[in-house]
Amino acid sequence: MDADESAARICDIVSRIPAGSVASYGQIARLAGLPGRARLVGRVLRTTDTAGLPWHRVVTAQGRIALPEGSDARQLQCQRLQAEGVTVRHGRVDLERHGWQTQSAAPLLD
DNA sequence: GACATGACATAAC
DNA sequence: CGTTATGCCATGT
Repeated sequence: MDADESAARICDIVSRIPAGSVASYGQIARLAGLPGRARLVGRVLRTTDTAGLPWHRVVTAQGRIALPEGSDARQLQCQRLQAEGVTVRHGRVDLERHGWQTQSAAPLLD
């Protein structure tokens, strides 16, 4: 599979994250059928046009916001998350509470 | 083509 | 809470 297809699958998974939940980069990579390629997820979110995508529901495996402190994008992410009922404190969210619980641990594909 | 970098993860200490 | 090491790979220099 090429980079475009990978990006497409990643975007597909991100678009399926339910409001009020968050998913980690590695989790998204796994669900996209790309285990171990968490960095690719980050790269896609940085390059691809994220308009229309719930990119703000993507955080690190520790539930922390991956964007640099003080950046406007980070502020926007926190704002959007809290607007969905996700509690953000000190740039972190409680994964036990808001982590995206998928039924199957295996890739989520059509 | 070698090298550094990054919206990362996991493990070990 | 922290740091270090290792795996990962597309991009930019």
